[in-house]
Amino acid sequence: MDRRIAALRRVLFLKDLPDDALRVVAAAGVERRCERGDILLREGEVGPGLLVVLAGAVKLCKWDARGRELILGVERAGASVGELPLFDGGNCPYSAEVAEDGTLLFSVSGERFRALMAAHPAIAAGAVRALAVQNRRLLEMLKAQALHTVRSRLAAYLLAHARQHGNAFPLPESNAAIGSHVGTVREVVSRTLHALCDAGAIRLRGRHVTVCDPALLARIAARDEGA
Amino acid sequence: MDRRIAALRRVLFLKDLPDDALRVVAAAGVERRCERGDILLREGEVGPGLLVVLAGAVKLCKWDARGRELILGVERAGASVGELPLFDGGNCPYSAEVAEDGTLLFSVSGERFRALMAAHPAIAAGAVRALAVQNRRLLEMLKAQALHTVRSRLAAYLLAHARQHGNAFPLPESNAAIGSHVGTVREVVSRTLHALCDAGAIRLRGRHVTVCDPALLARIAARDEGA
DNA sequence: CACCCTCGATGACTTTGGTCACGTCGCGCG
DNA sequence: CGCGCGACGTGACCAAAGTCATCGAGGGTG
Repeated sequence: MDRRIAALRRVLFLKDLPDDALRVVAAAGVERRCERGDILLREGEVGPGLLVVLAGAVKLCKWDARGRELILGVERAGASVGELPLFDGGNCPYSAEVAEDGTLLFSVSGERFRALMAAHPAIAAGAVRALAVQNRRLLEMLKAQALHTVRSRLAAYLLAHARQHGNAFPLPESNAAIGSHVGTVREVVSRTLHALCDAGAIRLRGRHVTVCDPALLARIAARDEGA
Repeated sequence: MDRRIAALRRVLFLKDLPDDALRVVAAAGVERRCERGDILLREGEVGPGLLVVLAGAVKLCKWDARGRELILGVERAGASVGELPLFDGGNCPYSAEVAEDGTLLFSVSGERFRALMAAHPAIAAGAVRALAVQNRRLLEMLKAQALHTVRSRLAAYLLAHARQHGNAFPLPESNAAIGSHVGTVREVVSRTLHALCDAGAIRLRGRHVTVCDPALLARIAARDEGA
């Protein structure tokens, strides 16, 4: 129960709720343990209500007709999943798949959540901020997809990771997964990593990356031309 | 003044305001006439407050380092422009440029708008819906950019236009502008239009398009393979 | 009318990225 | 140990799309 409340307090559109209201939410839902590969949402279907990740990870993605995958994000403890239907009543705009064994979810039905939202205007205020942030993220991704090369997007991916984990780190995912993130396929990730290496922006030893020229990497990520 | 109120009533996050509040907003801002090419927002700068289009058209876009343009949307009478900064306090996520001579805008300062939002919870509720809708649009655009070909995106563009204007229409923009919409350049638009023609999905006479096989066009827009 | 300017079409070429096919390595397991 | 499986790397190839250069058709203007 405490874990639930702690997680809810990290959800952008719930964190401003008073304690007692949070406790009501925490009591209104159920927990659920899932295994890697479980499908939580399927694009186009009606939403299952509010889903909050208590532990583990959930991958949000879209698939094209031939099975190629685009990862929109990976949500971990304290994030909500697929909340859009709660706010506008539409269907799920993307699919969600459990990414780690033993992932723990907390879920509240759509009706209950809507009642709660009616009772607490703070939720709407928080939702506005949360949606605005998501909007910005999507705009950046869209720009990158439409106007940047794979090379540039991969550089941005590495930079983002370096910002969190320092300039030396092992690649956190398989090449195939990285490909889904940056919008390409596994072979091209492999090649492009080596190209960044040749360009002198990073060093590679096996799966271990060292960003040796962050400025160069940033330049590759931002614009596209020279070097 | 009446025109202002009529326009405000069409803005997704203001339409639910009571009459008197709307009248306060209408009185709180100023009008402004602009010419084609005027820049209203510049990506990364601080927002100018609430902007509502009263007449004419405004283009929302991003530019890459080499000047290539990605059009995110075109807003006409009754739409607001660049409202994201109002909701999360950040900077403009994209640029906005006046697309027609004699475009008429109504603007309210950010402070005034924020005060209004604090006084009227209906605004937040409406904003949630408006942002959710935008979110969905962006997700679709992102999917199309990442997973669809130019051919497919152009087919979708034509279909969308056909849905509004019937199966026969003149192309509404220059090839360059269409290119910015679907994420490519003028030459490729030209070629791909002719390719769709060869495939039998549309007929072309000059700039006049007739969708002669909507089902085929839809298939091209949705998946990508055969035909 | 002559001049420019914009826009569209189109051919030739290059680059980028996706696809296919294979070989390798590491690892878990029967 | 030997086998299969999954992940990586890589070369060869191909397709999609961007670039460059050129031409021609309006359309407005001095």
